[in-house]
Amino acid sequence: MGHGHGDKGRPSKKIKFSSKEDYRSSAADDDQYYPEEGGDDFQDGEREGKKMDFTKLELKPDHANRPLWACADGRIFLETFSPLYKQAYDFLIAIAEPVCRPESMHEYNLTPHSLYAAVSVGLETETIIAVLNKLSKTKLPKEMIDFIHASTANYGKVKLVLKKNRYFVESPFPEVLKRLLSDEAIAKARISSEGMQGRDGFTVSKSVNEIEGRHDELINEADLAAAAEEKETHAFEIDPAQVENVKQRCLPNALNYPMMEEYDFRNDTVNPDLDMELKPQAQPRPYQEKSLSKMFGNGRARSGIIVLPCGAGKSLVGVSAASRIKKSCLCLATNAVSVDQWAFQFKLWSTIREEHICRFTSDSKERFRGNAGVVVTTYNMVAFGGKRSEESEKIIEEIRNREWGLLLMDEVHVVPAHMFRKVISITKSHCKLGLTATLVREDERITDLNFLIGPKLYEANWLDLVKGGFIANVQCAEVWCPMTKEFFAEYLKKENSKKRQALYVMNPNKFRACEFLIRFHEQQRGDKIIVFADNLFALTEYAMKLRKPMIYGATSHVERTKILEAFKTSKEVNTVFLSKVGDNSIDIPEANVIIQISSHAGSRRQEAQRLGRILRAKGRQQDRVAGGKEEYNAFFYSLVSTDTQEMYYSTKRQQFLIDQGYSFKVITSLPPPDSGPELSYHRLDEQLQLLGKVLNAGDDAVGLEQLDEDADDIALQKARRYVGSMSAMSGAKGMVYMEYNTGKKQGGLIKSKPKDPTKRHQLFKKRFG
DNA sequence: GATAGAGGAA
DNA sequence: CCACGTCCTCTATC
Repeated sequence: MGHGHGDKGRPSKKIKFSSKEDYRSSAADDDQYYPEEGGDDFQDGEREGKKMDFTKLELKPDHANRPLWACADGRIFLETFSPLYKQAYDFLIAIAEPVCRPESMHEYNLTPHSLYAAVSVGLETETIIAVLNKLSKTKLPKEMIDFIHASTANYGKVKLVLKKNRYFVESPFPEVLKRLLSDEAIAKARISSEGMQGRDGFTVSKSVNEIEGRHDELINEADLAAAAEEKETHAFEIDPAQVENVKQRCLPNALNYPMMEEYDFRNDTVNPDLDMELKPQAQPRPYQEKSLSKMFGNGRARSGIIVLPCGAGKSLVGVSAASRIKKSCLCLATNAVSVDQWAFQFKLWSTIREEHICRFTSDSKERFRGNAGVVVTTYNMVAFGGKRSEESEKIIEEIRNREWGLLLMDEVHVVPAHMFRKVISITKSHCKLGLTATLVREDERITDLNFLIGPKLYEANWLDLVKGGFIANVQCAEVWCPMTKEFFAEYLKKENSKKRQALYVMNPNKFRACEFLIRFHEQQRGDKIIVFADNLFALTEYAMKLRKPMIYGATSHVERTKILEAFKTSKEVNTVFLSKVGDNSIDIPEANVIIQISSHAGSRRQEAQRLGRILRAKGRQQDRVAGGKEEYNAFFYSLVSTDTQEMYYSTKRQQFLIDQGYSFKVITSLPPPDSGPELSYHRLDEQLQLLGKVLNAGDDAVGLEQLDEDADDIALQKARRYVGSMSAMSGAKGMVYMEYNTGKKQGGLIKSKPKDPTKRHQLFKKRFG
């Protein structure tokens, strides 16, 4: 997955572009795909000195009608302007890994994983080769054909089966099982009880009479019924805790017997059925239908991952999958808000009865009645290692002991994390479906999903969904803000990257650009704006100065709801400031503009998730088609201080979106040169004051450590140190801010501890004094 | 290994 | 019964 990092066993011959002006999108990932002249390191594999050239490729006479270029090293290029684009795209997405999809030409990569995914969704080796050949402008390189054969030869030879809460590795070929057991890790994972050591020691299921070396406990009607169906199957049991390792060892880049995991749910008589249907008004869109067809292609449910951008309706896909399987389903989300949303989506799209769906979070411990149901909970709840309440303990026990028909994992890109991946071994499920918008991480662990869950079943192309009108058409822009002389001088003096960050984030020119954009979009276009700041110091500074509501980690639940409600309904509240709480799960369909003032280093995922916040913005029909040509209806601005570290990160962050085909427009003149005192920090002394505060705060570690202090008193004492300057020290865990935002009476903390208005921050004095 | 931030538990 | 501080665990990046 990802971009095919670390895939072994690719054909090693390299092809060199004869022309340098390929459609590379940025410098960031280049070495991987475009080895330089004389460069070596193309992945692993042995190398050949020879370089090839497209001019040597044998062009078919009617090449103009065919949309693909296929290279011996596994790369495939697709012309998007071809009349065959749609068919070719559907095919390529099934067999290869998309690397880069700009507007006119896409690059894909054949990898062992991608080919495995292809055969696992039902494509046959010969079909793959035949279709590729038909679509290709050139004769298929022999290396590619061999590679396809090698990568798909072992498909289906080994199965992982869950029976009665025990895991078995099954195969019709005992020699294959022996081959697997010659691997140390797999041998270790095997559970062989006494009496199992005869012959090969495999349990063999055949026709009813011949059961050899079979453990007594296994003999029962269900097993016999299952056995009768198969011709002859050999199997050995493995430790549930080792499933992850065993699957990993079987992958194409190791032993190359990838384990097939399919759930024959219609013939599962052991696990009780769940009464739920998709409601008739739940009409999946074409791409949702397509992703489901990849999952259910052969009447069984395959484990794997479906990648759809935010706002494209992932939850309908999840609910549809659960409704088809009709067995107990465990749905995992990243936080409690998301849990509520999923529970809501289940009730919205399916006929599931109220008593069959329950949420399990720290403050809502529901239990379903009957013997099957849907449980929605968080990764945290399932994987949590610490102490639990008695009630939680009980529920967790139930979750562990149950055999789940479907394990539905939202935001599946988080699963490779240490604790979160535990959910896979803690729970026993016949089928796993992972959903995500951004299958990227900055570490290398995204490929772990191949064995943790399964192959990528489907990935939508964002630009195609834009064209289809399913998601917003976003204009992306990188706004270059020069550092002011004074800020830059300080920046150059600092070694500490945190202090440097404080300086480039608080750059007055950036502030002015931000202020300008907010005014422009609020006043000229009547847009709804989200401003993202990862850094809490900057978040509070900006939000206070501009008098806009903000939400961050410490903002209480009630307060969040209040702010979001105001943002949705009030004409007065059109801008909201969010910390990285807003990266996931906060659903703000009204927003159509994002301004990013500080972010988490080079995180491509964060960039994409943030963009995702405005992809739902598509209600404004007047924006969609104007003058026959599509117009932008959403805007994504990334504010960057030039000549600083931020420039580097910004480029890195954009890579995912660029790979999806987005392009970033660079804007260098914001705010416009003629803007003056109507924007903040116009005068030098104001800027210097800000600088002083940033530096001062820097000495206190730039964080909001005053917020860790006990009460307002201490915060206020600190604030007094800055008397005369604009104090940053006004908040006690967001309470003061809440006071500002609600704009009425006093709430929460403030109720019990009224403040002397004269001690309040000057911004608030005006408002409340 | 450090850092900042989120968020769950009781 | 809820809302709120406190403790603690966890993630993602460098």
